[in-house]
Amino acid sequence: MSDQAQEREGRWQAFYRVIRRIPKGRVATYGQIAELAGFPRHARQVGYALHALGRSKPRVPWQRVINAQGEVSQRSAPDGDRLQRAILEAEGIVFGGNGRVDLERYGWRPRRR
DNA sequence: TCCCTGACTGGTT
DNA sequence: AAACCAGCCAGGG
Repeated sequence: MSDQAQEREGRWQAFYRVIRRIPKGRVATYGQIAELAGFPRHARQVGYALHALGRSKPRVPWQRVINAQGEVSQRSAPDGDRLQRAILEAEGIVFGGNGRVDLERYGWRPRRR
């Protein structure tokens, strides 16, 4: 495998590792994941890595990652976002009337690392 | 190899 | 509040 392919693989794995640490009943933003993984400003790549998960069995709680506005991001797949919201609500997260999650209340705030 | 399209974000206008 | 814009970078045509 080429060096750069390995590097990209490592970047995505780093994202997944961070996402696996998000506790049930909490959410994190794409930018936050990138930052914690050691790749600041790579929020878009986090979205891309998550999109790539779609074609395999995720061992990653992808549903806990939302955008910086506190909303579930839209996808190309029609009902993907609806499903995500349903799962989060089942985990105890409450959406406001504007369809947003209150990040002050439900945002993940990891201690250290 | 160039060009386009994304599960994004923070700063400027 | 809303539109724009520059960083990011993988995959497919």
